[in-house]
Amino acid sequence: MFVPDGANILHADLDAFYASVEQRDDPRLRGRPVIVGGGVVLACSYEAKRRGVRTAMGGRQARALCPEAIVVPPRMKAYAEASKAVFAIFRDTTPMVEGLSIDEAFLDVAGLYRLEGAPLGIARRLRERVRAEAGLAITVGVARTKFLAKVASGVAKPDGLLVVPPDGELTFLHALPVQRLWGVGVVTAAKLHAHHVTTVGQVARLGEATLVSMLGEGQGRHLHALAHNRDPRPVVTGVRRRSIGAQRALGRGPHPRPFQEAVLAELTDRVTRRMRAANRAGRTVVLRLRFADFTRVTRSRTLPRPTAHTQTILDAVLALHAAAVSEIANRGLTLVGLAVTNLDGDGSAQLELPFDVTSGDELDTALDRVRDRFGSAALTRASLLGRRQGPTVPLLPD
DNA sequence: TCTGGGGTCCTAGGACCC
DNA sequence: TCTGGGGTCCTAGGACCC
Repeated sequence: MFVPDGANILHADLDAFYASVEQRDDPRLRGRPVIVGGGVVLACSYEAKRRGVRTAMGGRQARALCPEAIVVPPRMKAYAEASKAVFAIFRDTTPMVEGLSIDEAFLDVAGLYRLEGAPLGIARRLRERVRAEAGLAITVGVARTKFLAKVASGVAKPDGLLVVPPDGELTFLHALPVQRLWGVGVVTAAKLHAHHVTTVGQVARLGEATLVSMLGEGQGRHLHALAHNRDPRPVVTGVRRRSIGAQRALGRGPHPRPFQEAVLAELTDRVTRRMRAANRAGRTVVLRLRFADFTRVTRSRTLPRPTAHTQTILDAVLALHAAAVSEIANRGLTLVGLAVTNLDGDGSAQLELPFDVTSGDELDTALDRVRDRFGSAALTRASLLGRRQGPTVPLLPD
């Protein structure tokens, strides 16, 4: 039996990923608070979380909260390998896998009823396999939409499984605090709190116009949709990276200019190697700087054509740096970084939407549907192509 | 208390074009 | 002399995520 509008989307999220890999590989760490990373907490085990340690917390504060914690340096290679093994299990479960980061992914299992049964059973077996074959705990949320599946896994952590049935969506969602909404961080939460809005249910009762006036067009519409559990985005495979970058924290200065340039050269070398390994080239070079007061600044430059050539990109980086030197001088540089964006090769395939456009009104309707299905980022390109090409709206997938 | 290293997406203004 | 509307691309900044 196929249930087109059932809870068919899984969000699978490895628990305390880096720390779990460390505990898996070193039995002495099991059952004990583990912190990965020294200067700042990259990840911590649930034993450490119970003591108040959090990701991105300063190392000193973390050790004060949890003096008996074992601090280990990160082993990025081990995490990448563990991630590969887990993603192989995902893809063995269904071809419809959309990776979100090194430790989480969406899986669309709508097409598997005949062979594998209902999503609940699939999710249970997935959790068992990841534990048995990769030695890691994973939490799975199951729902009708991506957004709700992700919320469900967040609520079910750690080592949990939660299915939100289609007839229980709003009951589940509206009781949650606003911070659970995707895209609500500290700034947006503070704005909402200032209007005495603390739960998703209260957001849902506000109305779109009110939300737009509080948060702006984009955020307002986005939150209004999520609070009513409207998220029509499909699980998409083959999403390509849009930028490749590297950065390094320098600590408090002084950092002489030749040292800054040497660091930038090393970062450029790292980035361009990765670009060539991935067979990508990019056109826009972004220089990123951070200062002692934690303010940030970016400077960018777009080249005439895409490249992954180290010297070409380094020349651009150093030119941007040279132009910013006087600005840098008195602010206390604490971080330099670069990113290459505008990567080529995106969206070479086109996707026909199942409707025709023959008038301006129909085009507007079509664009709304594009926005609903693929997000507003797709809109610029869809708009252009729709106007140029007439009867249908071909869409470049992200 | 002090804040890493990777990313994504959105907004807004200006130059430029038709 | 004064002047519109619609569009692209680029740059910079900001919020957010893991």
